[in-house]
Amino acid sequence: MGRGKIEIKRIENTTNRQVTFSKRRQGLLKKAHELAVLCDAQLGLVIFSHSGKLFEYCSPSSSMRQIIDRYQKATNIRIEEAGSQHQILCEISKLRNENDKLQAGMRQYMGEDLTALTAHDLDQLEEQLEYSVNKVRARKLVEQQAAMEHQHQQAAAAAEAEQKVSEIPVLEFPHFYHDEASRTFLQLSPQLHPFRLQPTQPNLQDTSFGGHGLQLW
Amino acid sequence: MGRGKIEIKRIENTTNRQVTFSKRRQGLLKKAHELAVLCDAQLGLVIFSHSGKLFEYCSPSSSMRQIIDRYQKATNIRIEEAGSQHQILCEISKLRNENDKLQAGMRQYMGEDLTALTAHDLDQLEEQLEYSVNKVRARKLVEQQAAMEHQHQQAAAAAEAEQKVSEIPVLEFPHFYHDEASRTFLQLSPQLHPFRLQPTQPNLQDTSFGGHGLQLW
DNA sequence: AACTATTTATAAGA
DNA sequence: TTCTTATAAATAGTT
Repeated sequence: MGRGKIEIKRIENTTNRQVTFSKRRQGLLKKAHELAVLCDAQLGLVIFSHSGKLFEYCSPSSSMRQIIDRYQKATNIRIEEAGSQHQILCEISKLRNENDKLQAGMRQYMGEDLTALTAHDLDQLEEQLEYSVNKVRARKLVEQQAAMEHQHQQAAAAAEAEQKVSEIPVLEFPHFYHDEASRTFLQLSPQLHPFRLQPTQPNLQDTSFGGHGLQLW
Repeated sequence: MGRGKIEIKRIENTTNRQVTFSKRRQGLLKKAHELAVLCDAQLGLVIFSHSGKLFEYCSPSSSMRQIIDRYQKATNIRIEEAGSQHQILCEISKLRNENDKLQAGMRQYMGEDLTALTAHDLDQLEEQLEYSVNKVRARKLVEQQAAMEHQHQQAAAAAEAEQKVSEIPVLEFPHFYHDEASRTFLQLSPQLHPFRLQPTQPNLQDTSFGGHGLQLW
C-alpha cells in the first residue's frame, strides 16, 4: 500500500526503517484501538523500537498490568513464579512454627507453662536444668581460674582445665541430648516431646528448603 | 476501507461484531508481524475477544514472557510486587534472625556455648536455671499431690496448692525476668544481653510486619 | 467463506 | 522530519 509493493523483510536502510517504523507503528496502534473499540475486545500491545524505545497501547477501561495478569493466568506462565511463591510462604510458615516451638521450649526452660507437662516430662526437664546449672558452674570455675592465671599468660592451661571439669566431676545428672549436633538446627515439638531436641539439617543457613535448593538471597 | 465508512464505536450487532473481530484481528496480527520484521522491532500483542478467547503475537526470536519482562522492567510496574516481595524477604530474614537468637538462648539454657559469656552473664544464667529447677520441682510436687488426691476428686485443691508452693517456699533464688508478659513474644539478643528477655509485640501472630499490616495469609 | 466497492494505510518522492 | 500522492492493502457490506 504505497507507491510500490515491498517485501516483508528487515529494511536495511536505517533512515528508511525508522520512517517506516514511525508510520506503521502509528497505524498499528490505531488499528489496535479500533479493534478494541469496535469489537469490545481487551488487548494490549507493546512495541520496542530497534533503538529500545517503548510504545504501548491497551484497550479502554483496562491497564497493561491487568492485561498482562490476565494473559499470565490464561497461559499459566506463572506456574514457576507461583511455585516459588508457594515455597516462600512455606518457608515463612515453617519458620514461624519453629519460632513458636522454640519459644514454648524456652518458656519451659524458664520455668513457665509447666502445667501441660507430664510427670516424665518434668523429670527430664529437671535433669536437663540440673545438667545446665552444673555446666554453668563449671564454666564459672574455669573463668575464675583463667582470671587468676591471667597474669601468667596461661590461657591454654585454663581451657584444658575446663575440659577436665566438664568431662568429669560436675556432670552428676544424666542428660538426654548432648553431642556435637547440638550446634546445628534444633527442632522442638513441645506438644509431643516437650524436651526432645532433634537435630535436623546439618546446615542451618542454606538448606532450609525441603531439598529444592531455592536460594532466597 | 470497505463498502462504507464506519464509526469507531462498539458494534452492537453480535454477529457483525464477531465477523469484524475476526477480520480485523487477522489484519492486526499481520501488521504487527510486518512491523516487527520490517523494522526489527520487538513487540508483543495480546488480544482477548469479547467472549474471552486469547490471541497473541510476538516478534520473532522472542517470547511473550521476555517481552512482558522487558516491559515490566521498562515501566517499573513491578515496584509494587517488588515491594511486597521485599517485605516477604524481610519477614523471612527477621524470622530466621529470631530463630537464631532463640536457638542460641536455648543452647545456653542447655549448658552449651557458654564460652562467650561473661562472669555476670553466667551468674544470671545460673540464677535463672536455679529458678527454673525450683519451678519444675514445685510443679512436680503439685502433680504428686494431685495424683494422690485424684480419687477424692479434689483437683481444685491441688491447683490451690501449686499456687501456694510457687508463691512461697521454693523461690529462694532471685530471677531477672518474670511477669505475665512472659506469655508474649520473647526476643533474645544473645550477643549484647544473653539472658535479658524483652517483651515486644503483645500479639505474636498478626503484627509481625513493621506496622504495614501486610497479611501473608 | 468469498466477493468487491471503497476506505485506509503507506512507500516513495518532494 | 512532515507533507503529498500514487498505489497497495484492508475491510464493510454483500452474496
